[in-house]
Amino acid sequence: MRIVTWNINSVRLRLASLERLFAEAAPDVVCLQETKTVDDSFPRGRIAELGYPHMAIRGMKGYNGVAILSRLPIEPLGGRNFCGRDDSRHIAARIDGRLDLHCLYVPAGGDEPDPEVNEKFAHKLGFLDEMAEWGGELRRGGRPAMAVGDFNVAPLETDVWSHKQLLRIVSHTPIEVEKFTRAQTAGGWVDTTRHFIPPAEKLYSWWSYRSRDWDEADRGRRLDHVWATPDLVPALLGASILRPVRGWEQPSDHVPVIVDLGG
DNA sequence: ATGGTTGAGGTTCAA
Repeated sequence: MRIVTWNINSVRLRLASLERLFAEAAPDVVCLQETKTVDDSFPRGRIAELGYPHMAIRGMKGYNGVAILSRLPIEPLGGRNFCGRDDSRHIAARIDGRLDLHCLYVPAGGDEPDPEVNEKFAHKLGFLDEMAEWGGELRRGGRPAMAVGDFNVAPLETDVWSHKQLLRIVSHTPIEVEKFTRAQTAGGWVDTTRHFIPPAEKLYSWWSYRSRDWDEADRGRRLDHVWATPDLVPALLGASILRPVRGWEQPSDHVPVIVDLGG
């Protein structure tokens, strides 16, 4: 089973890219973030025609929005309102009766890394705290699960182009990394990407639009993650990040992250 | 220190 997560930055604008992803990566399940559309305008029909008729979607006007697209049968599990906000940042589904898949979009957090003056950063830290509680609850449920999505944190020094230059940049500050790591630990989550790609290796899933040549400058960050419960680890076959997708026509600033499961 | 670009949806906000 191949599972992909991708911050698509508008599912309607990038429907052709999604179609190309289906064709070139042959995923069984695709989790999307920043779909940026209400459910009534979600391109369900086209996606079903392309072979992914099983969907769980949760969108809102203009911002955020998450979706799970599957060619395997799913059982929708609904979404949680993190931080008491109904803002379309989480949706879940049981995939083929085999695992519970959670698609998440963590708040970006604005520019100023100070929760006292920046409400968006405070929201992000609160969200990460709640992810720790939530992961602990899930863990007690005891089912095989994955948590994937745009977590908007690059935890390792090798997850950013310059650890030193990004220490005070939102997504790589010590407080975010600490809360991110706490959430991972509380849920007992395994980082499936780093399970296969050594932590010593530089690895990114996002490159800013604000660069003349993203490939040449290569000032990336690994903001997109695929976490799995330990009981799924024996089934893991591989992991990869589709860097070339950043070079597709009219690209998202994020690229798809893949995990393959056997059995 | 600052600016750089993109998307949605309207005459700006979020990333």
